[in-house]
Amino acid sequence: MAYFADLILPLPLDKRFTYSLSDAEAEFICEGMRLAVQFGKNRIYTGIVAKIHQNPPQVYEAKPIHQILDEKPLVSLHQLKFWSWISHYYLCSEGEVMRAALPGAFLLESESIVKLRKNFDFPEEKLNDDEFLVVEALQRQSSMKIQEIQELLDRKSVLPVINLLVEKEVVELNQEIYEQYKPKEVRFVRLRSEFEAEAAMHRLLDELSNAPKQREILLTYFSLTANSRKPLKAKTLCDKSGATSAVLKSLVKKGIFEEYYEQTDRVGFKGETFNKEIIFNKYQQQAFDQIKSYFAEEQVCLLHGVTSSGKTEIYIRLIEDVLKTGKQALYLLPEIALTTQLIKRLQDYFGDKVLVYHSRYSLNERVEVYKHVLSNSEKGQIIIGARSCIFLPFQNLGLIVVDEEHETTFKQFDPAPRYHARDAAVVLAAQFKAAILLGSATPSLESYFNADHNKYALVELNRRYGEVLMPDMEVVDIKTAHRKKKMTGHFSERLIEEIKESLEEEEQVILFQNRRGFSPILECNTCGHSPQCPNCDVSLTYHSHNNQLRCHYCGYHIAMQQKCMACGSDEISTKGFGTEQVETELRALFPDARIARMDQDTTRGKHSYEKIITAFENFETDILVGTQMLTKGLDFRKVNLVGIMNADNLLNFPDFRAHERSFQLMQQVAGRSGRTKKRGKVLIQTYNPYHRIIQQVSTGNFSEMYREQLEERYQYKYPPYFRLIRLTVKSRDFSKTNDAAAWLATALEKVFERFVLGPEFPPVARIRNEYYKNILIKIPQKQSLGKTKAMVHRILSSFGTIAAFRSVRVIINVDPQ
DNA sequence: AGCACGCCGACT
DNA sequence: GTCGGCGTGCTC
Repeated sequence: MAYFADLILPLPLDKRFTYSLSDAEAEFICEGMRLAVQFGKNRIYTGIVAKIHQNPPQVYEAKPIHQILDEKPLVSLHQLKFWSWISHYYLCSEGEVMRAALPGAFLLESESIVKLRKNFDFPEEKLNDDEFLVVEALQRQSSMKIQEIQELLDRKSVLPVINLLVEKEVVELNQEIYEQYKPKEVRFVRLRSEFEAEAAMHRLLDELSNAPKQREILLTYFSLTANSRKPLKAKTLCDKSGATSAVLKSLVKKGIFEEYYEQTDRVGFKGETFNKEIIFNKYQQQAFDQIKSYFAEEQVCLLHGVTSSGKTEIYIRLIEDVLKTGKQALYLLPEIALTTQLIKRLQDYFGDKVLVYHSRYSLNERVEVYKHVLSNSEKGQIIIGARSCIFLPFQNLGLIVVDEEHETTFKQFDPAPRYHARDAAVVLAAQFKAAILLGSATPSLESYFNADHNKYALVELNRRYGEVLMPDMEVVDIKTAHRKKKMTGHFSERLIEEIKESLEEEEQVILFQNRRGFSPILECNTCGHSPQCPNCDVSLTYHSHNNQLRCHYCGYHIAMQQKCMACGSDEISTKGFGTEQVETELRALFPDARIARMDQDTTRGKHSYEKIITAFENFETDILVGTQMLTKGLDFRKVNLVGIMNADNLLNFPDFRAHERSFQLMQQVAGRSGRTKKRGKVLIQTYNPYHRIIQQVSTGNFSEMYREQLEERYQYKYPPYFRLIRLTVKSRDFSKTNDAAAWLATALEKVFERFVLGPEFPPVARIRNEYYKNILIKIPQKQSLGKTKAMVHRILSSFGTIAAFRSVRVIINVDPQ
């Protein structure tokens, strides 16, 4: 009987594809292995074996596979089950989950390679211009990729040209699959064994008497290997002897030394551990004990602990305990909180059992982390990283910690799968029967609601470590200040006073300016025109560092204009203010202070982020101006003043979570202040000093905020009372977008009635010349989620059959943030 | 997604 | 007249 394998391919297609296996292949292949298969006319993809069976497909002939890529499964059955859950819950294909779940280097894809045929005999004069160009180029470089030919001909469709050349037997096309992962090798050297004897050594030294550099290397080699038998790296030998690698090479050539290579790890920690014992205060101990007892009852646990209350110590002890049982631990953090400070702290404690995994890691590093986790090696016992960590191939996961649980960056926005790592982690934990702890100083309404309704267990920790007081919060009314002309730029008198005082006391200051919606734009004072992006419905924003006007959505940029593009007036000015303006004004106010700025512009380089932080930690900076990036995971000892430049742009954001988020953000920023004995100070500048949220932030009244926001969510039918699915319709044609959205909304209303909202244009309705329109479906708690999704699916598939809407894409976002 | 096939407008 | 544009359909 013949065998078949159903494969998941990394494509947005809603089904698996069946390939035939020979008996020998079927014998060897297991579920979870990677196979390279031909898919379509001449493309090769990497697929994951989801199922092996003996049912031949009825309506087509299954193709044979191309190659087996693994000796052992790369994806566990646990993962396949988890992928399936993600694809069902978040309404996307398994292929899309696969793409998100595996490090890119595992997904080998073919690339068509064009080569000149040997001894082709086609008269060159019969080639047309394009063909001639290609042939000429191939005579120089022997093989070309499709993309290179596109560049050469400066055209998109080059395949017709190539196909003609293939027909004329001038060139041939090959599919090459690349192994993208390359193990890192280190070069070692050793003396050839025949020179090991003492006599041989002396003879050798004599021989080299007129090659001083080589002799020096040899002597260094002896001294380095004299009292240790450890292998010697070529690099070490060169460095210590002061010779260049060319000198060493010539010794190798002479047959005195020999080189050999060994594979090493890119990942992992190589320093020393301190394993300082963690000493809990009584509140931490209490919280820890409570968490343990809830874990014993297999409950999801929410830890609500104020900033600086010592949550990290609790996490560390929990991880330590789970390691003792021989299980793996996962520590999830939002990307921005993955700071060197925190990673170092864990590595100091756990040493090389900690592996870090996130998007800034290179392709090779990610492969190594993946393999360590898969083989359950010593090194992969603790994984710390951002949301994509939930896809690692855990063998026996014992604990998940989701820190900064309220952060919305746990939700992937684009591309699919649009999953929420916190929610998915809860499912993952259940699958492994692992314990899971969600931690935050400002829990999300959803999680707190779950705790309130006994779905999660709640543990509270409301004392700061070392009896440090919560900072003193002060609200500054800048509306009145403006009227009384008591503002200097964006700085109120109070803020200036406080900064001055802090500087005098040699303390540090953090100023927070939210970036969102507040980037400076250019505006003509005569006609009011401001330069727009030609591809998106937004104004271009001004960037002073390169004197450019830029679009945040598509990257379009032009040089800064001196005259208005509409009326030619030269009276133009920048409106709105960002961190850059704050910095400029600050320099004018405090010319002697050392000021640094941290935002997307200044942290573009790979290590620039760390540099700014380190400089601040080492007190080389007095005032740090920044955006959201400042709020997470940073622990500065000498900061006593935090200024929030403008609270209103947070509050006025058109989003049902805007108030909750403003509260969380301000609370988190405030938490940066006064982490030592002296009580910190937080100044909030606002036009609405009596806004409920401002009041609740300034009094630290979480429970009141929670109650009031919950009331609003109930009134307006939002989470946690209602679940949401957002459909985004997108196309290059404005009226098609409108028609398609209207059709969809009507179809949905027939089923869900008043629980369908829209269609509505989003705030930016055109991006990269594509038009967008949103429809929101609200799902009451008692309505079945499965049935709702099945219905949405059905409506979408009948939508797909309408010819007029073929060019329209629909993006599905379950639980949008 | 990516690629082939097929039908229409702007150039020689 | 063709070349290249994009809409349509299919991939085991």
